[in-house]
Amino acid sequence: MKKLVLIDGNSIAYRAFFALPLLSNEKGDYTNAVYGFTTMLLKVLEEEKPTHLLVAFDAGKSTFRHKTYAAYKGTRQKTPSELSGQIPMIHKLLDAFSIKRYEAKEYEADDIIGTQAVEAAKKGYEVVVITGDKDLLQLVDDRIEVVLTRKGITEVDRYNEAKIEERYGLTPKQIIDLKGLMGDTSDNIPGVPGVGEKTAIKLLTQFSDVETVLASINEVSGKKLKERLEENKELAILSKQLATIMTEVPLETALNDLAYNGFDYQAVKELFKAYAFNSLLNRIGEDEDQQEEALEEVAFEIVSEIKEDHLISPSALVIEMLGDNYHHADIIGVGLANKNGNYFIPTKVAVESTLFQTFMADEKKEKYLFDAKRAVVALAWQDIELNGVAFDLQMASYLLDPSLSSHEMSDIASRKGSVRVLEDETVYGKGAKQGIPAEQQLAEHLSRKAYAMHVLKEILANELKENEQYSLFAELEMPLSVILGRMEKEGIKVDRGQLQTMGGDLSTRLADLEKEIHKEAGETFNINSPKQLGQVLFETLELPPVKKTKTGYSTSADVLEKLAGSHPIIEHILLYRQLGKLYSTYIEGLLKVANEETGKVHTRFNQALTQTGRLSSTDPNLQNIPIRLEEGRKIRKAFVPSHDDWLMVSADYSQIELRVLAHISGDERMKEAFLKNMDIHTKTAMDVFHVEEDEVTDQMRRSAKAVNFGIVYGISDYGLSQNLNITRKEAKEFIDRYLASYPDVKAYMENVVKEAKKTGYVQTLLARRRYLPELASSNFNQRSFAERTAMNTPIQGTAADIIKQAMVIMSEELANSSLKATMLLQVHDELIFEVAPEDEQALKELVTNVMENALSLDVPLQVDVLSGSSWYDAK
DNA sequence: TCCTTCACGCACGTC
DNA sequence: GACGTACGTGAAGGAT
Repeated sequence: MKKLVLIDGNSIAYRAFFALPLLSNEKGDYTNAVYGFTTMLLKVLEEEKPTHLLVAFDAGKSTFRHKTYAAYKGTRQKTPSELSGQIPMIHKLLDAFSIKRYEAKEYEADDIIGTQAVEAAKKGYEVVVITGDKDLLQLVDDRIEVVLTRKGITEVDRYNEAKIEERYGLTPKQIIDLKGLMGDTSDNIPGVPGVGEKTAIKLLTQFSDVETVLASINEVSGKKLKERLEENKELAILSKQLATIMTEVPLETALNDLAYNGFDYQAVKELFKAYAFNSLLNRIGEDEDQQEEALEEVAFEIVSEIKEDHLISPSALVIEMLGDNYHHADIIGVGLANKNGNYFIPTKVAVESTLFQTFMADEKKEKYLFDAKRAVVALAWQDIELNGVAFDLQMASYLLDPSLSSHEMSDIASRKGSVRVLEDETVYGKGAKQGIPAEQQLAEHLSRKAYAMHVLKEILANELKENEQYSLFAELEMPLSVILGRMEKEGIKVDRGQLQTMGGDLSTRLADLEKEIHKEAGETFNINSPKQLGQVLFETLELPPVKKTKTGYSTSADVLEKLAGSHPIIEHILLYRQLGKLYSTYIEGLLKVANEETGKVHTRFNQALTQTGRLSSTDPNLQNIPIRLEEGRKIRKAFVPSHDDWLMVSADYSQIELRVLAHISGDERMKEAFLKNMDIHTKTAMDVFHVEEDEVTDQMRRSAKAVNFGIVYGISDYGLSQNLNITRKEAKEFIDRYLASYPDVKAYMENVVKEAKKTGYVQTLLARRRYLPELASSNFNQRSFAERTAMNTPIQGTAADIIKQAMVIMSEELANSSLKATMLLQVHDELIFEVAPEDEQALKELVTNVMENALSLDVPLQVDVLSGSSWYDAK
């Protein structure tokens, strides 16, 4: 017998929250509702032994009931933030248990439960509904039971038809009529004033339902009651309507999807540890036997010759390689899964097959991959084109929740409860011991990954749609990944000779400085060792320590700057550090990774890493090439066009984050600055210090700039005080003055935090999300950090959205033009190109146009474009 | 026992 | 605030 258990998520969480004291884990997150919910869940799993399981949540916001009656739930108190922060944690918990959860816009959890219950009952399931809400009693019939929490969460009452009859003297359907007459204060359903439970039951026993009662008012006993019914006919009908659970919600999940097949032991254990539910660890049993349990069988075939039948659309593909630098890594095998079967194709068989190559290049043959860019670039190095990537699992996982530390297949598989997949580390080992396993094992692993991809693709695609993130995924990030892949493969030329010359110069200067410093210290020591340097400065030379780190004295630049003047050695150390950084990170670092033959460096952009939606760049990191100090800026002279006579072009957004802030906050004064194209820092100084433009001093502008900087990066009053070298109190006052000058910015900041506490996440203009469970933390630092993040992420993230959008459009425009120009790099608010001299002007016009119009805001976007014979000269 | 590898903290480059 | 890299350091791991 199939048995479906439906849990009213919000209701149970709410009960648990109020039934238990405010527990929290060591991080300071409140966990009492999560804990209570978990104990209830474990109890349900043990006692009910469901074959199918669903937890329904309210989607928040407004439902179809609000359309009928605006005041619906109007008296309900706002969910306490200590509870709302726990809802995402409960979501995570359910994911770890591989239990389906669902929420639908416009509908309440009740309606989702009602719909599923009725459908399942019709199909012969035994159905149990678990809730704290008596409303749901109306669903009871011979196949549906409702379990109501009575006190706390462990004491419950189980209602079938007989029990309802016994308790109310009514049939389950009459529960709706009961509500219609007596109303419900907690949902602000009015009912008939003056009619309570007793009267309502009496009326219903006599007349069966609201309609009959109203049609037979004459027969009702009691003059006052008659009057009340007469006056409130419409209210009674409306109340009944509101109390009726909708059983025809258009659900996107089929009953089959709700099958519960047990949970992933590791995932649950990890989560229990994170939530500090040590006492519950025992309740989920010993891990040994379960963990050792064999993976479910996935049949596969090792392909020795590729045939047409292997290559159908859609197919899931795994292009496996060891080591993370896909510019150099060898492909060790190919996994393939589609309707016809699961396959392992040895690399040689794949890359040498024309059939395979044609299939890979065919735009119309849909492919699902995990980290598509990795495959695209690796194959490009083998001169194999990969087109038609229809789904990137890693990208989907990242967009759904960027905070998950790992977007590895095995983790996604265990989180989403599909076919289990081994961790790559388990199969290949790591570090020095990493290697390729026996073919059979490799074949099994890759086929399994490919097979799992189909299942996971469906799940994640649905989640993206539920979150309204599908277009972000399909129209922005997916196309961008291909573009980034091309940029990485193309690479950027560095002039190795120039680097070597600069390096030679630096190393002599470093050697001289080293001698000088040793002389001043009176001993030789390793200047690069903070430990040794600390001893020399604060013990041998007895300079006053300014700051400590966990391990000893701090010798950071801002500490040394405070000591400057007290000893000549300080200045030399600062210079040594500066030059040393240039030499080892940039000169040697770049020379190490530049291709011997072409002189090009090929970075890798990580598109699925940052919490804000920015890219990051590694191996080498080309997003932190020096510019601030002239000495370092010279490094940019080594970045040159890859063709003779071509030019480097740099196009950067001016103040994009502050423009985004002006747009989303709608602050008129701030918008004015951009509409009138004023210097934003001067304008800020004018507004904050209440002075005219010509009265703004350098110091005022500097302070204003620091605050703007702080707003953009979400720093704290502490951070600002460090930047401006003022006290924390002064910094706080300064921020307050700033916010007073820009009231709508202040309102936005408050609002975004409030909203995030409610929903558990913040989002950007293009629906990129970031969950912030720490908003409910009792730990001040944690909570403050989350609050600043809530304010800052939509700003920085939207800026990231905009430049990504610009890149996608730019790439199309370039492809459709005959311009001899290549997009090479993205540095957060800047795009770097190389261009043939005859197309320089055209490119500049095009890129300005594309970037400024990538997304339309209430303030103009401004782009500065510059060109020159090297990146340095594009200034 | 020695040598290599690894994880971690510190410092500093960019936006 | 977010990133990535280089370096030094002490501990763990592996070979001898």
